Amino acid sequence: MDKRKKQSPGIPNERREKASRAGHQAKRVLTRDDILDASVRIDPDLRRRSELLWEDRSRSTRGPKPGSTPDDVVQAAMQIADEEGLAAVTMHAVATKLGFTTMALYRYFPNKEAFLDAIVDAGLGRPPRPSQPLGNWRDQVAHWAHAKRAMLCARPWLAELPFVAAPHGPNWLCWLEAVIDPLSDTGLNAADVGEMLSVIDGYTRGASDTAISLARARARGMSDEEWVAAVGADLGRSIGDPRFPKFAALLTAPSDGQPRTMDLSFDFGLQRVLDGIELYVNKAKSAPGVWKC
Amino acid sequence: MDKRKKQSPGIPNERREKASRAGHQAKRVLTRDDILDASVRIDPDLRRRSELLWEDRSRSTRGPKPGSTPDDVVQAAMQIADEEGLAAVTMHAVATKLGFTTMALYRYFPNKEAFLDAIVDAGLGRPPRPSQPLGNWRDQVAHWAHAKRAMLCARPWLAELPFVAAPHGPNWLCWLEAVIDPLSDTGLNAADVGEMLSVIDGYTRGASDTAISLARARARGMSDEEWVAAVGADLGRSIGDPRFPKFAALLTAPSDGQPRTMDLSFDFGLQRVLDGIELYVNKAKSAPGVWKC
DNA sequence: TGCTACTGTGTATTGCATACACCGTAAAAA
DNA sequence: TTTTTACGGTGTATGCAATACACAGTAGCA
Repeated sequence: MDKRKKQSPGIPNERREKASRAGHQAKRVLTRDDILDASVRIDPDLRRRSELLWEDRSRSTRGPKPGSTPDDVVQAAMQIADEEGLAAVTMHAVATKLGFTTMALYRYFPNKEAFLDAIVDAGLGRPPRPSQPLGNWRDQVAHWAHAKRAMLCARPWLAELPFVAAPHGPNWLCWLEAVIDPLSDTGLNAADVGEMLSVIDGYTRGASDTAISLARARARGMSDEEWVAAVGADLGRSIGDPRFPKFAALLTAPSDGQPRTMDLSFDFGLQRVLDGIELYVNKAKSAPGVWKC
Repeated sequence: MDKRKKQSPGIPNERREKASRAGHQAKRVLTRDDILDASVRIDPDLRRRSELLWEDRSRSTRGPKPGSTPDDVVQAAMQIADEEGLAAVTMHAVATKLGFTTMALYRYFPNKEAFLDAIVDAGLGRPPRPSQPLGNWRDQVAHWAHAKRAMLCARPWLAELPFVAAPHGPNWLCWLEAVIDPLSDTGLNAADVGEMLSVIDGYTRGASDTAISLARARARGMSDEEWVAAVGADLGRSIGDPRFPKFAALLTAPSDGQPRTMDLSFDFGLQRVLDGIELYVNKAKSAPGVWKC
């Protein structure tokens, strides 16, 4: 089903042929056509999932009108996930919420996997615009990182799915798009901006895990104290265990001043990462010819 | 079942009482007893899972000897996960591999959740000792980060489960333990070592996602080219899409020199993060009184 | 006025986790 | 030794989730 071939929008065939004719000699620039050429190799199932995320699902005119849009269905699923966790998102539960039978959902998504793809992308949402313009690239990147972390904590069920598994939907790209601008303001070249993108994104995702864990516990009705006790109980097993002398020492070390909160801790780490990036930026500026540091 | 109360090993009750008597006045130091006190609040189910990871499961002498050890069972499950993915790890599959009926497994683990806890911790394994002693803390930390990433890629099914969900087992702690030593060599105080620990661990986990995704694809029999095509197809949709001008520009920018491999890219980012940490270390050394940078 | 693509229904199948009742075993208690 | 009893493992049954398949109603289009 759904066999209407979509022509690459806005890109005439002529250019495609030209790119092919150019051959491999000077192919330094990736084009949309390269990607389309490669896409024939993709597992049809995966390609289908990707298409479902990106295609505009314009109805064909025949037959009765659908009772909902795919987006309605996804919204219903997200609401269930928010309220009762990802495990509660069964085809039956979503269908019931919409007043459908279970099988009706398969008119909207071919299987649950594709459905989840859509739920995840919707869950990512769009990065917020900063309320007032932030001056330098550093503050902007930091703002982005905090926003992404907040988003992950707001929907902790996102972390129950592997993040980088293909396919990536539009919102996933939106988040990346939003941080490129400030990163470009550093004056780095494209390749380095790409590297910094993955540094920031990597840190943000990885360093959000603890907060996500707490958020998930909250969503499951656990109190903060209970979560702290549960995590602390595991970590505390290091105390007195000969396998973990250093960790135990760290855990029991007297703290000067009050302990940093989780949010401050994230920001502290973020500042270190930004320091590292800034250092590179300055080096690159002062010695523009020298790469591969 | 399993009601034998384990006394905190090696810590006499006397000390526990003393700690209680000390009251809250000067409680800057976390003790094992604090943690034990808090642990009564934990959801019994969670506590049970944690205990199963940490307890030494000494058999009581009665009845027939078990045909396997819990470790055997976990090993069998890991082998299935390695060969056929996490989804193939069903109670039935594991039992069959061991020559048991499905229900026999429930003599080893009360439910699949607890079983998975054990599988994950076993999957993490132990951090490798560096073959030759590495000089400075920087190289040691870098070595650790690469090792952790390699571990995650070797068992990509680990990433199919939420990482930070309680409970944490011994191997999880082992990985942390291993990086504290080099971090302590920086001369930072305990609190800051803790911060740096989460910076490094956060970056390592988050920035490994792409490689994990590739590893998972490989495990599913996908060729590298196919994976690149699949990911590239999604990213390539940015080209010509007005929502992603900067990302598209990044993607299609001419690259000087050959593109960095994924491994080099991870290391490049790691060096930035280490730069940031080093900067802080130097600052802290030169101005030992000034915190909260 | 049908034709036909398309929407939603109802039923059946399959695979999985797991509750429960049961049997034999071997160390502990008598 | 004999008896007791906790424990290892079996077999059957239940409930839930995803989903295949056949069917019924609907509404543009020829």
